[in-house]
Amino acid sequence: MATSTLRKTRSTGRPTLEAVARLAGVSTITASRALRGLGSVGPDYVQRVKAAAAELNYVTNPAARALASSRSDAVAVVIPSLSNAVFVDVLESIHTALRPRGYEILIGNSHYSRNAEEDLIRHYLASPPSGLIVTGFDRTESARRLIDASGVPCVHIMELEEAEGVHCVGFSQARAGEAVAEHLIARGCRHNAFVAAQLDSRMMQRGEGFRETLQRKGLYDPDLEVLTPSPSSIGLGCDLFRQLLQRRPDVDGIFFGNDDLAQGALFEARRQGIAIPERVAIVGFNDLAGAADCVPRLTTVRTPRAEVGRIASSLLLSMIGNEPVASPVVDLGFELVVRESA
Amino acid sequence: MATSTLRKTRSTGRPTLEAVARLAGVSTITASRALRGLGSVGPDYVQRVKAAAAELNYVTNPAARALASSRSDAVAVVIPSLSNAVFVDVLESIHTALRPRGYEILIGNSHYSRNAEEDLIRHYLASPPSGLIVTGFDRTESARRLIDASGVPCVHIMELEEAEGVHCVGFSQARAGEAVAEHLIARGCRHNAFVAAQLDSRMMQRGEGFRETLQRKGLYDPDLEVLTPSPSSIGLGCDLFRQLLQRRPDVDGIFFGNDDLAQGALFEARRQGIAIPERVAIVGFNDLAGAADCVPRLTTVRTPRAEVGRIASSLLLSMIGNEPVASPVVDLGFELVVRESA
DNA sequence: CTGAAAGCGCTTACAG
DNA sequence: CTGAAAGCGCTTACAG
Repeated sequence: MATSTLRKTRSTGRPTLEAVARLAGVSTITASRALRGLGSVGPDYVQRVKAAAAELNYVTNPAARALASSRSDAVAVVIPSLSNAVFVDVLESIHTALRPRGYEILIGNSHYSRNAEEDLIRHYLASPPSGLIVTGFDRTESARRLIDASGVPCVHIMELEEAEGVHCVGFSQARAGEAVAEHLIARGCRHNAFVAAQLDSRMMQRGEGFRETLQRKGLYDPDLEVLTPSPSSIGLGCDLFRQLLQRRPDVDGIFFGNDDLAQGALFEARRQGIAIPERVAIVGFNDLAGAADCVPRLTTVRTPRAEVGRIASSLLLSMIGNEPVASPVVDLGFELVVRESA
Repeated sequence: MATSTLRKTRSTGRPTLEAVARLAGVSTITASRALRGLGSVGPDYVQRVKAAAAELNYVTNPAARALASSRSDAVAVVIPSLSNAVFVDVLESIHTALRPRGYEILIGNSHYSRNAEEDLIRHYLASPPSGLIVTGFDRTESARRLIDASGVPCVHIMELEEAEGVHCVGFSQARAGEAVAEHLIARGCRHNAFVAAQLDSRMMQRGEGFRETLQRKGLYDPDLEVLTPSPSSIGLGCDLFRQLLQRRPDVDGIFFGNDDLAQGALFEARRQGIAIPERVAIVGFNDLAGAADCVPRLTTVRTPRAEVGRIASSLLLSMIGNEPVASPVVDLGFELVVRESA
């Protein structure tokens, strides 16, 4: 009665599809199809297989599935930062849209580095995910080629670009910058500064829109552009604001490329007794948490993070499913939220 | 001369280990070992194999490797939130510690849900990662069992707990709460409130430490505990502060379980002309970005997020490598940072 | 609708 | 130090 364990097994001990099939009295292929809900299986069989799987506590081995089918149910999302709440918001809504559909979300953080992003993309593409979501268009040529060559459906987020075969959902960063300039000018500000950190491509596009509008109105002063590659932060906003006002006491309007910079400026202004918006009007960007509650309440540009994630996900789903896509570029717009600071 | 493609292939087209081995003139096993740096391969072979791999642009198929070896080079990290900068900081330092060692970091966000966490853990354990990092100890019994049964090395972060076979790195949330109470009392505050949101177990532990210290000094007033399960935010801090002061104008010290709550209170105080810390002393928790720059600068408890990530990673590495572990529980402490608000 | 065979691309366990 | 065989646990492509 001794069970003879003849062959040394490398098995993990967890139940396999074969065990499920045996218990259900069907072939493994049928079990596989039943579990995947392929339809071409008799309903009674589906019942039996599912019951067997439940009883054995069966879980598909993703590695085996990936190897056999050369596809995975993962969607890789590459963003430049997790410290920037903007991308956390986008991630959350992608998660909400894709998890219920059975996709696993792989989060890749490039830390605003083109090389790191290329490595991440190469890594993800090593076992091709079902889909790919990447941030913007500023990447290495190799990364671009990797994506193209992979054939993996890919949608670009946060920026817009019209190009053959490119799918994107976001809004025009440049036009947002223009809107801020127009608001400041309409308020009567004559000496408008642009203060930016990180200097990623989206930040620069906002700056361009801002600058071009000022130029058109004959109000552009290059000396009023304060750019630093340091990561954006509240503390940095304090410093930059102090330095700018010291150097150019005549400045009466400032567009901060990020809300945290603007909030720092608000704190520093308070500390120095500088009246906002009376002496200097301040506009932020993104409408992050706190913008509506600070003192004075921050005028800023609300960006559609959640919508970007949601729409990008459904666009990707269509592409994965080879369904027709209404439009390869989706402009979600933005909204200038005028509160107290400008 | 026509190449006869006899068998229909399902191949992905990407180069395989076999191709590398052929080009290098060795067996696939030797190529595998050379690429993995197993040592038991002649140096000349290693050279040849690596050159061949480079030439073919070979990348290991992770699914095949995982299937054959029944292990993966992934480390799964389960955190309760990405919106809370605390966990982003921890994640970053885990990333910094583990990526260079060749591990892929899988980020699981439980959204403060025990059931969601259990699902995540079950999912990750379906293809066992090399290691697991989970937040705290408040989880379902099933989740606990899954982890135990998996045999996957696991370290718990952010909280401490002495228990057989449990590895953790963090600090005592309760003692941090005690430290805040002692500071407030030493300042002369007699009516000390505890204001908390989210109400996860760590938040409650801080509250307990705070409460017990007040009780010991005969200063505890249960009416001064404001608890809400809503997610923590600056806006919520404004509301809670306003309501509390309306209901209990005698309150002269408040411990906010999170910096964002405290910052909201600072804004609201400013708006209502309430002097901080003269009329009410305010203490936050975590020392997040902005705490040092707001007005008045926030007194708070600095928590060792980066260190937690770093030490947890190295502990996990030791466990994965079956190396002896100095201590299964690592207390990294905390620091009360006294600034202007209390 | 169901299944036997072959294969996905690697690594383990044995030999030598 | 090197390799031939077998196997990891699924799914694809053919048949029926």
